[in-house]
Amino acid sequence: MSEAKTIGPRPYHHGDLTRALVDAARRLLEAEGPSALSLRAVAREAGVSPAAPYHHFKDKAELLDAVANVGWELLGGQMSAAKAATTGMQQLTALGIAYVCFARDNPALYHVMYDAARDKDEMPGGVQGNKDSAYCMVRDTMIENGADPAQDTHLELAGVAAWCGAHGLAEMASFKQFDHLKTELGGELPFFEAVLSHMGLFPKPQHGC
Amino acid sequence: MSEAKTIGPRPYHHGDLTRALVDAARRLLEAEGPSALSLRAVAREAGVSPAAPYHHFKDKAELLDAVANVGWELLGGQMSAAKAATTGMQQLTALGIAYVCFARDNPALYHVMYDAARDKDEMPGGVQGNKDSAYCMVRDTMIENGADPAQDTHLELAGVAAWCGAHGLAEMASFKQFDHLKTELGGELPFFEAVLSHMGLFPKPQHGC
DNA sequence: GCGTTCATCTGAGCGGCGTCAAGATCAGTG
DNA sequence: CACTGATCTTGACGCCGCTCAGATGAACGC
Repeated sequence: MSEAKTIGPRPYHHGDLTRALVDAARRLLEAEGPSALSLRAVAREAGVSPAAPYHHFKDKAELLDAVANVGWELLGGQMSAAKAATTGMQQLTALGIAYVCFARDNPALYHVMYDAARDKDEMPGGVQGNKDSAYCMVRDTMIENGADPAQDTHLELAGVAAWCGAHGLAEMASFKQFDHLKTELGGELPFFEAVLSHMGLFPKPQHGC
Repeated sequence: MSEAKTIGPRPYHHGDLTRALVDAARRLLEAEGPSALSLRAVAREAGVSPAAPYHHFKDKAELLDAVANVGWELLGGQMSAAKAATTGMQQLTALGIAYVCFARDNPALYHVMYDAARDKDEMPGGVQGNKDSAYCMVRDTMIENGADPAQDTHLELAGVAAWCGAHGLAEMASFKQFDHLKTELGGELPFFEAVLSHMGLFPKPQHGC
C-alpha cells in the first residue's frame, strides 16, 4: 500500500496526488489546526494549483472525508494494540483509554473525523462492517468477556453507552477546568480511568447491579 | 427584556443592534443551519451593512459566543423545568433527558454552543459560577439526593461522567444508525433513558456497586 | 516512431467570506 | 446651535470554494 508512492501502479503526472493531498492535509492539520485546513492551503502544501484537487475529490468535504478515514484507521490500530496488551475485562477499559488518548494526541484530526461524520449524518467509525472498526472492536470485546450475544438490544445499548461516554470525555478532556482533578488523581490517565469507570465501559454481566 | 426592541432604553441609530444581531443569528441558525451563519449573512438578516456588527462585537467569534450564551440560558431553563417536574433521584435522569432533548430540538444552536467553548478552550455551560448553569444544577441535584459533598473529588467525577455521557449521547442521538434501537425500545425517549442509565446519570451512593 | 486520446494539471475568474479604514450620520451635551 | 462621539455605510483587501477553457504529457493503437 504505502510503497505505491514510488513503484506502485505507475500514476500519472504528479505521482498519486490523491495520497499526497491527504498527507498534506494531515500535515497542515497537525501544524496549524482545523481552521487552517482550506482546500487551497492543502493544494499549496502539496505543491499544485488550487484547482488540481478537484480531479481527485468531488469537493472539499470529500477530501476531509478521506482524511477522516485515515484517522479512523489510525485509531483502530491504536485500540487494537491496546486490546492485545491486556486481558479479560480490562480490555474494555484499555479500549476506552486508547480512544481518549488518541483524541488527546490528535485533537485536530479527531475533530475532522467527527465533522465528516456529522456532514454525512452517519455514525462515525469508518467502514461500519470493518472488523477492525472501533465500534465492532468494543462489541466483540464485550462478547468475549461474557456479554450475551443473544441479548442483542442490551449489548448494543451497552456499546452505544460506552461510545457516547468515551466520545464525551474525548471532547471534554482538554478543557483546563479539569486540570485540578487530573493532578488530584495523579495524572491524566487515572483521570480518564476514573471518569470511564463511572460510565458504561465496565461490563455489566446481565442487567442488574 | 424582549420589549426593549421597541420602547427600551432608547438606543442609538438602529435600536439595540447588539440584540438584533444575536436574534438574527439565531433565526438564520434555525432556518439554514450552522454553515450558513456568516457574519455578512447575519448583518443582511438584521438589515445593516456587513461592517456594522464590528461596532458591537470584536469579531465573528464574539458574536457566536453571545449566541452560545443565549443557548446555555435556554438549556438551563429547560433543565430547571425538568428538575422541578420530578422528585428524588429521578431528577438526575430528568436532567439528562432534558439535556439530550434540547440538543435534539436545537442541533444547530447546540453545535454553536460547543464550538464557542472549544474556541475559548473553556468548559462549556455558560457562566461557571451561575447557580442555574447546567453543570451546577447536576451537582446540586446529586447532593440533594444523598451524594456526600465532603467527597468532593468523587462527586465531581460523577458530575463529569454524567456530563460527558449526556454530551456524547446528544451528539450521537441523531445518527440514523440508531433508528432501529429507538423503534425497538418504543421511541426516542426510552432510548435516551436506556443509554443514560448505562452511564453516570444514576446516583452511586458511595462508590461500591 | 507517430498521432490520437484522455486523464491530469494550470490560469483566470466568479461570488462570498472576515476584516479594516475612512467618511457620513445623528443622538445627546454644553 | 455647535460640538462630540458613538453608530453605521462605503469601499477595499486578501482569502476562500468552486468552475471552466486550455495546456500538458502518459498510454496506446498503428
